Amino acid sequence: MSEPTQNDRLTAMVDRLKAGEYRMTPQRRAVLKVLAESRRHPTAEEIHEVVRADFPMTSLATIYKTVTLLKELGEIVELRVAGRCRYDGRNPAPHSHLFCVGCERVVDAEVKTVHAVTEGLARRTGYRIIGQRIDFLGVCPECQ
Amino acid sequence: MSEPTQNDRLTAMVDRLKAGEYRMTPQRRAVLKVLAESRRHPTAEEIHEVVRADFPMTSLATIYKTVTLLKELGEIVELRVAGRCRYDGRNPAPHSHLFCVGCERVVDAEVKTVHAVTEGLARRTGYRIIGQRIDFLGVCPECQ
DNA sequence: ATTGGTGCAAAGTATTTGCACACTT
DNA sequence: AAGTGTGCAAATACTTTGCACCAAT
Repeated sequence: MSEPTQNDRLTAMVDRLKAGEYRMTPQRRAVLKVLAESRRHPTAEEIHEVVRADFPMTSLATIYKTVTLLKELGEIVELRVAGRCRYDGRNPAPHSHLFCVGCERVVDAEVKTVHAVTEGLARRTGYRIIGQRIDFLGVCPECQ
Repeated sequence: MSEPTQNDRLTAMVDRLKAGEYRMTPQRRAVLKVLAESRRHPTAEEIHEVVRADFPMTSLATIYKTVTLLKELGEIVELRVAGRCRYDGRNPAPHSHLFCVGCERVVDAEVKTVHAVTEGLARRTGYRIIGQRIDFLGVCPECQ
């Protein structure tokens, strides 16, 4: 059970914002909740729809402002898939994704060698590696 | 010397278009040339500027139409960096990139284990893997 | 002669920003 | 009370598309 639960993530993000001089509004909390819970790597639009169920007045601009903030704080990861941004708030640590060109769903991919690869690359190139984006494109079993 | 030369790439792309029912216009050839030769992973805008040196009438729309075509044919790879698309025509085989957050340049990264990682992932998940995007973010030696 | 390619301009998308007001602290 | 966050609308940035004309085959 080393993986953090959804609730841990929500709490972590809330605490992180409170630690800064950031305010906790109902809309913002709702966005955090979606990001902490969703396994779908939702787009801004998708987050908006879910949040709207509870807070119908919420604007898309607010979603964007919130994800931009969380991105800067390193609490969520942005990935671009098929021309749009998707957000991963469940696991802010670097990891890789598996994207199905059929259903367009994104799931996390376990690649144990990422760390080793990054280290080797840094050694060979002299770059200071600060992040990686390792996404695989494929067709999931159901779509085949 | 197993790596293809720029000229090989240009010829390969030209041949590929001719093999289809595609026409070879001066503008199109100029775009192919930039893609075959540039190590900069140029944006559409950057390709446009270079092509314009020889063919000042060339429109940005033509650049986009050509890269879209080449992308569909699998002759070039599109990568999104910092919100814009860049194109890699020198090496259409899957490989990874190193992006410097300082100078925004992109270079190819040699990662020998990619194939092994992909294979393992396919075996474990049941996905048919048809592509990968392995990009590293870092600070190059000069920018550090 | 055909019909695909080009340039132009307009339309689309996705995301960001300015501003007045509301709400958290 | 102070000042951040919000919603709205406009702006921005990038890419795509429609159309009439041009040119490669």
